This record gives sequence, C-alpha cells and structure tokens, in this order.
Amino acid sequence: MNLKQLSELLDLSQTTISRALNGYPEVSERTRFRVVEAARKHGYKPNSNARKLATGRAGSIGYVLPVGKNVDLDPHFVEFLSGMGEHALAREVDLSLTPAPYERESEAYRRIAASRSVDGLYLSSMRNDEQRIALVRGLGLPFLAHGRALEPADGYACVDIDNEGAFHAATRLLLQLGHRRIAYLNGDTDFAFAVHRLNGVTRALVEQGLSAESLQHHPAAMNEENGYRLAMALFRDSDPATRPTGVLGASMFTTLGIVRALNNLGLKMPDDVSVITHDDVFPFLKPESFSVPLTTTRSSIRAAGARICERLVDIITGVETEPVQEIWPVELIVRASTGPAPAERKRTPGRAAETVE
Amino acid sequence: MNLKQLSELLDLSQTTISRALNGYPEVSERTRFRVVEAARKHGYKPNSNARKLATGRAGSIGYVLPVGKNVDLDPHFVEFLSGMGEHALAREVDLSLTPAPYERESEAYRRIAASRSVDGLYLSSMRNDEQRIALVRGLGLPFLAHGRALEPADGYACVDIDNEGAFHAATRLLLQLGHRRIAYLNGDTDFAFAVHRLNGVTRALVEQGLSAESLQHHPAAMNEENGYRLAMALFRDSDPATRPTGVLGASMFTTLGIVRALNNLGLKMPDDVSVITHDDVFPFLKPESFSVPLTTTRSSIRAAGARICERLVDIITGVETEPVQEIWPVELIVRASTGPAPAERKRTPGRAAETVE
DNA sequence: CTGCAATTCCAAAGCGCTTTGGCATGCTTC
DNA sequence: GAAGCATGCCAAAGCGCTTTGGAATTGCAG
Repeated sequence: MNLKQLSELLDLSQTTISRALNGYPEVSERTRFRVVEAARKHGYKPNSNARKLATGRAGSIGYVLPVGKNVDLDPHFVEFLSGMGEHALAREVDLSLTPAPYERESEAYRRIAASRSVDGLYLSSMRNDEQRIALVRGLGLPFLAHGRALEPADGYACVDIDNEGAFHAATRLLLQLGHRRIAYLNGDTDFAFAVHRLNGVTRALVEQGLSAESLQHHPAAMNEENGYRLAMALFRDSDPATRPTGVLGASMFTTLGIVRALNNLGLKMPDDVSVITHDDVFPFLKPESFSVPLTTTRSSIRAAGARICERLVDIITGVETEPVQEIWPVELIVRASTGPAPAERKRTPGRAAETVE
Repeated sequence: MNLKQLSELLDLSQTTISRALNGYPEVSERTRFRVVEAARKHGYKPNSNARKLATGRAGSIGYVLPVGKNVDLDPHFVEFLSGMGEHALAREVDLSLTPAPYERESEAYRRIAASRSVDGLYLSSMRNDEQRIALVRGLGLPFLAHGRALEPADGYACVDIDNEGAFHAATRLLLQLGHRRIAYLNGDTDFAFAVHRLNGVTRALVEQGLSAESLQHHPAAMNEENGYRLAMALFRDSDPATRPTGVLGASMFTTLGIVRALNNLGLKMPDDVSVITHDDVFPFLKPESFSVPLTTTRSSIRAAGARICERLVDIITGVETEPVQEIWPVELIVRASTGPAPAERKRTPGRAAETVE
C-alpha cells in the first residue's frame, strides 16, 4: 500500500493525504480523521526511503563502528547503546552503524557525508590529537562528541565527564588517608580521557607536595588481563616498605584483574592496599560485587548515551546552535576498598636487604 | 556534486555514468575510466537515499534493539557486533538498530517492514515460544535467527550453537569425575538456549542413572550478582555431604559471582567444588583470568556475528534459498576448575546434626 | 556496397514521497 | 453586490538515482 493507492482509495490527492498524516494545518479535521483511519486500517506507512529522498532527512543517527580482528569494542558500549536507544525511541530515529577499520576511518566518514545516509554523527573514543573533528565539520555533518579531544580543545559540541576532577578527587582521598605511594593503572594514553585522568592524579599529588614522578603510572588496554599483569608486576617481589599502598584502576575490568593479583599475593584490601576504580555503571558487574566492595568514581554511561542522543537530535533539528561543551561531574563513592595507609614500619637496613631477594 | 552535475561535466548521460560506476558491461572501458576518475576527483558518491528509492534495496541490515529502563543488553552483544561489522564491511552494508520496548516490539517490526528501511533482519535472544518468526515471515522480510526457538522448531534460517550438546558434555565430564550432586545456575528459561542447555544437563544425568530432579537448577538473569546470590544460597549453611560438588554456570558473569561466593565461604576449586561455565569468548574477561582457570564450554559469539551477517546477505541477495538451520559444535575446554569429586566422607548422624546449625 | 549484429550511448520513465503555487469555495466586510 | 480573505483541496514539480527501450555508431561478413 503506497500513497498513490491510498489516495485513489479515498478519492483524495496525494498532497492531502501526506499533509493529513504529517499534521499540516491545511486540512480539515474531518478529512484528517478519515485519512488517519484509512491509513491505520490498511497498514499504510510511508516508504522511508522515498521520504528521506524527498525531505533530505535520513531519520537516523550514525556511528562509525571500529572493526578489525584485533579491535575490541568496549563492553560498556552496550550500556551506551541502551541509553541512546531510549531516547532514539522517543525521538523516532534509528541508529546506523557503519563498520570501518581504523586505517580507513576517514573514508567511512566521507562516504557517510556524501551519501547523506544519516542526519548526524556521534564520535566517541576521542583521541588526544583528534582528526575527526575537523574532518566531520569540513564535511558539513552535524555531530556531537562523546568525550573531548586534547586538540582541538573547544569549538565543538560534546558531552564528557569530568575525568580530571574525578581522578583528582580519588587521588586526594588516598592522600588524605595517608597514602604516599600511589599507582595508577590507566587506559591507553592515546585517548584523551586517559590523559585527563592522569592530569587529575598528578595535580592531586603535586598539591600535596609530592612529585608527579612519584606516581607509578601504567597505561594499557582496560581489561582483566592487563589489570592482573600490571598489578602482579607492581606487588610481586616488592618491598612492603616501598611498594604502592594505593592503586587507582581505570575500569571495572582492569580492577577485576588488580583484585585477582592482590588475592593471589595474599594482600588485603584495604589493610595492605587501598583501591579506587572508575565505574561506568555496568549492570553485569557492580562495584558492590567484589569480595571487598570497591570505592569508585561513578558516572553512568547509559545516561550519557541518552543525553547524547537528545542533544544530537537538537543539533540536527537546529534547536541547539552553539557548540556547548557539557561536562558532567563525577561522584566519588566510598566503599570498603579504601582505608588508612598501612603504618610505616621502621625500615632497617637489615629488613630491606631481607626483602630484596 | 550529484549525478546530473557530473554528467554535465563529462558531457555524458546520467545513464552512462550510473552504469560506468556500477560496473555494467554496456559501457566502454575508456569511458568507464574517465567516469571513475572524475567521480573520484570530485568526490562524487551517489546519494544513498535516492539509490535506495530507485533500487528498492536499503543496503542495510536491521535489528530491533530492546530498550527500557530495566532492560540490560548483554555485554556479549559488543562482540557479536564486532563480528557482524567485519563482514558488513566486506559486503558494504550498514547495521541499522531500531530501538523498541519489549511490549511494542511487533510494532517496530511492522514499521520496519512497511517503510522498507532495511533489506533483512536478524533476530536474537530467541524465546521458547517465538512470535517474531511468524510475524517477520508474514511481513515478507528476509531474516536470520541467532539461536533457535523451541516453537516453531524449524522452517526458518538460523545460526545456533549446540547448547544441548555443550552442556551434555560438560555434565558428563562432571559425572565421569565422580560428581553426583550437581547444580546449574542457568539463564532465564524464557529463552530457548537456556532450555536447550537444561535438556543437555538432564540428559547426561539420566544417562548416568540419576533422576532429573537431582539437579539443583536455578535460572536467573546472567550477571555477577545473581551468580553470587544463588551460589551463596547453595553453599552457605549446607551440609558438605549433601551440597553440590559440581556447578555449571551459564555465563562468565554468573561464574564471576559463583567464584566470589566460593572464595567467600572458603571453598576451593576444584577440591571442594568443580565449576564449568559457558564462555562466549569475551576479550575483557577470559576463563584463564580466574584465580583458578575455568573449565569452559566455548563458542565465539564474534564468529557467530560474522557468519550471521554473511548468511543474511546471502539470503537477501537470493544466494541462499533454503532455510538452513546451522548448528555449531561447542568445544569443551578443560582447565583447572574441574577435578575429581571430593571423597564421600562417612556421614554419621552426629556429623549431620553438627553441620545443621 | 549492403545488411546485420554488436557496441556504446541516451532520453525518459519510474521509485514514493514532500512541497510549491494555485484554484475553488464559502464567509465576512463595506 | 463587489472586494477581500480564510479555508480546504489539488496538480505538478521536484528529490537523485536506476533501468527500460531505443537510437546511433561501428565492425564485419557477404
């Protein structure tokens, strides 16, 4: 059933039907009722491709999905999608994923722009030196970034969380609890969020009078394996008097590995080591669900997804005109994995020699 | 730059340009070369909506994304998407996600069908009594199911893993190791995969001469929290002589909870309890990444995603005509979490009374 | 040189919708 | 009763592509 058939059936012009269904005022309520009823009864739905062609609007939001044998999408992406989906539903837009390998990413953006297959894009996993912002802007596509690049730092719309502030607060908590030897198992510092977080940590250290170099900083992909490996390297064979007493984890998966390492080595939270981790709010693995409930910096990535969808639609429809950088505060939630730094045992030369095997 | 402009530029008809770019034979190689070069140089890409309208093909694969405040997408979905993406890239199709709340799912399918916005659909999370198969078939949309419904059992194309066989093998292993009291922390039995798995478990039990009722079966959503809660209920305060010695977990997240409960209660794998879990291959959390490496039934959900994309495109393009039910075998990989059942200690009335507090 | 089949290209007709510009009709206003 | 104005509807022109049904041109055998 298409528009023409319906118009013949009702003995009305296609114009009138279209207007009746799209809520234009130039049609009497009586006629509109007739049309709407008939459309419902015969299951008429406008062909979306024809509508897109005629209006120039695609009715969908695009995302370039990084793919490749060695590319792992972050599991939090499902939560982000859930959030987007909720709003996309309300605004009646679809989400369109265009797969592209990292090396041919820009080609994908160009193709999307040239083919006008989406109305707007969202970008995520912002890198330090982000090429995509200039690219997408140059292509004339409305976009919204999840996260901020270091360069360019402004002039584009984004939603981000206050990573710097979050890790500053987390580090300060450790410092207030007396910890002086702190390690941070960060995400890959090619990404801006990891740099922001690192800045937060070092700022807190410096404010306390410690040197930035005192931080044991280990960036890596945020999975269990790396968390375990790095934590083992940090604590195995190390002198109790020099090893870190406070550890910051970049994600719940990293921290899963940290906790395994600590268990493995017989170290207790929070007596031997205090741990704080970032939590994107992942219903399958909660910070309460650890042998020792974890102190976390928390920000719902699902909420971010919903907000990004909302703003992106606003940008597309012209409701939002200025490029706003929206930065969300992050909560610091104290649970049982943090506590006072272990008392500094007097370190005698003898003891030190003993522990260095 | 659109077709008309390009045709004027090259002083050729739109027809010829279109044919040259789409690889039709009715155009000389010389002309084709000219056209391709000019298109590249001027960045001409056909408007995807116009093309879709003209051809009737959407160039994308659809999925109805379940959304809702209380709906959690399975994190393995990112791996599935990665797999689809790899093939979608090769076949030059996009993935289109249409969000819909569970209650209004069928409406979403109808809208997709009526608006012709995608060429085909894939269905996942098949339920026991699956309504969507008849619905989507009735709508005339090509589709492919990930998983199988119990009803209808056949007559539609699907890719599934041998859940029944996998859990049969896992259970048989436990039985061979001498375990007689087995618990299964299953997924929600509204879903067909959970029923298939349960069937595998009970079949193995029955083959061994045990009753199906001897199984301690606890279905629930597959997350850490439920794994922990159910395992705690299973082992806390229970008589060592009657509590399960073998536990089957439905997912890595469930088992994360099971392991936490066992640690909590001071029970050791595999000495006190043997554990086998299903592993969809999730790079952020591997079965080797447990304090005791887990014995698993393994099947890559990423590979399934790739295969589903491949077959769905074949179905859409008419390469695949018969509805094939493709069932993948599942590996049983033995690691350290399984071992012989603990020796049955003579159970005296006194001891029994002792343990029941 | 003619006739016939490839070869190579084109004009025009869609695909199914939205939207512009205009035409009746009926109702007010002076 | 003419002029002015909403109101409610329509015909037709796009949107940018694909594809049908020719029409020119060329090549080659007869």
